[in-house]
Amino acid sequence: MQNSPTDGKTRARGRPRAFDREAALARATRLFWEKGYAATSIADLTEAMEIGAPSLYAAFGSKEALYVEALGHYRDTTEDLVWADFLAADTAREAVKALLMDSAAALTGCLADMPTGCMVTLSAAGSEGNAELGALVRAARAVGFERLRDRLERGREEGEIPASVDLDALARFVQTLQNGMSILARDGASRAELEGVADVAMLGWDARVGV
Amino acid sequence: MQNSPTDGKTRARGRPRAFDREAALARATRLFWEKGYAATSIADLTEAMEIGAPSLYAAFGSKEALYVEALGHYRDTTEDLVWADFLAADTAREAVKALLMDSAAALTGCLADMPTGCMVTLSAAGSEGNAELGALVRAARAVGFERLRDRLERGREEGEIPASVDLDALARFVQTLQNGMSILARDGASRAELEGVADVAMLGWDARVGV
DNA sequence: GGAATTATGTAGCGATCGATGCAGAATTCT
DNA sequence: AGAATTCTGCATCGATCGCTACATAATTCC
Repeated sequence: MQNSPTDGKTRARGRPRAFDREAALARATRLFWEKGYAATSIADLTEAMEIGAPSLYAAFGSKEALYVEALGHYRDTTEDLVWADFLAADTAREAVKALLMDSAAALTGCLADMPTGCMVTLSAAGSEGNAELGALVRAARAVGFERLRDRLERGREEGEIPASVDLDALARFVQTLQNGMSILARDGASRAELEGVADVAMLGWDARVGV
Repeated sequence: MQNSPTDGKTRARGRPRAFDREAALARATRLFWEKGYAATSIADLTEAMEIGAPSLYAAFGSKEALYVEALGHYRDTTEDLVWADFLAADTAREAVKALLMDSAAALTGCLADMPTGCMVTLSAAGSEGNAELGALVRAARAVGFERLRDRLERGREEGEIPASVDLDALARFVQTLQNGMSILARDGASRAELEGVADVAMLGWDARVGV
C-alpha cells in the first residue's frame, strides 16, 4: 500500500518499482474476473502481471488484498458503462430501460475489451470459503438494488409510479434480470439476445406500474 | 462404476463396500453445490462422505468424475421440484408462472433440506479452468431454455400466444429471471421475495404476449 | 480350506498452493 | 562517499492439492 513512484512530485526513497502498479492491477482484475478468486493462483497472477511473487506481495500485500483492490479497480473502470445512463435518465422507466440495455452491451463485452458477465455478480468468493470476501461482494451486489430502489422511490414521489406498486419487488425484479443476464453472457449469449430480454422486460413495464 | 453390493440378488465378489454409495454421493453433491468444483477439495469430500480417499477413487474414479455423478444426482433429486408443475400446466402462462413460483421455493431451500441457489446455474466450473465440466454445465443450463422454448412453441400452436411474439426472446427472458433468482437466493433472499419477483414478472405477461 | 477378488486404512507420492528469506541492485538522504 | 531504504530475482518454505502404492481385511469361487 505504498505510494506509487509517480505520486505527486516527490520520489519515494529506495529502489523504484519497475512495473506499472495500475497496469498490473488491471491484469490481475481481468484474471480474477475471468476465473474467480479460488481458481486464480498466485502463479497465474504473477505470470499475467509480469512480475515476481515478492513484488506482488510487496505491492499488494496478499492474494486476498489484491482481490479487494481488483474489485475496486473493476468498479472504477466499469461502473459508469452500466449506470451512467440510468442515473441521467429523466424517468424511472427510462432509467431501468437504460440500465438493462447498457448491461446487455457491457456484459457481452461490446463496450470495451473485457470479459463477459459481471465480476461482482458472478463472484462466488463467498461460497468458496472466504467469509470476508463473501461479505464484500455481497455488499457490492446490494449497491445495485439500493440504486434501483432509490430511483423507483423518486419515480413514486414524482407521480410516475402509483403508490400501490411494490417498489421493493419491482427493484428486485430488475436486479434479478440484470444478475441473470451475467450468466447468459458467460454462457455466450450475444448483445442482441440480451437486448431482446431487456425488450421483453420493458414490454411489461406499463402493466406492472399501472393501477 | 462397479455394481453396488445391493444390485439385484447376486452379491459381488471380494470384500463388500463398507459405505452407502448413494448416501456418499448425496453428501458430495451437497458439498459441490455449496462450494463449487474448484473450491471443494478431496479432503473436504472424504470428510463429508466419511470414507477414505482410496474408497472415493475406487467408487467414483476421480474428482472430476465424482462431480459429473454429483450433477446427475442433483438432477435426479431436484429437477421435479422445479419442473413438474411446469410440465403439467395447461397453458404456457400457467407453466411459466409455476416454474417461477416453484423456483422461488426450491432455490431458497423451502422444499427440502438443501443449499440455496441452483447447483447448475451457479456452477463456475467452466470458468475455473476445466473445459469439459464447463461444457457439461453449460449444456445442463441449455436444457432449461429448450424446455421453455418448446412450451412456448406449443402455446403458439394452441393459439395462446400470437405469432408476432418472439418466442426465443420470451424464453430467454424467463431463463434470465430464473438464473438471477439463484444469485439472489445465494445472497439470502427469502422465498417471499423471490415470489414477489415472479409476481412482478407475471404482471407483465399479458402485455408481452398480447398483439 | 485355499485361491481369487475387492475394499479399507496408512502412508506418502510429485505437484502446486500461498507466501517469504535472502542477497544483490537501484535509488534517496546526509 | 557512505548509510539508509526499497525493489527484484532466485530459491524455497510448510501446507495442501489430487491421487495412489501397499499391506491387510473381508468376501466369493472352487
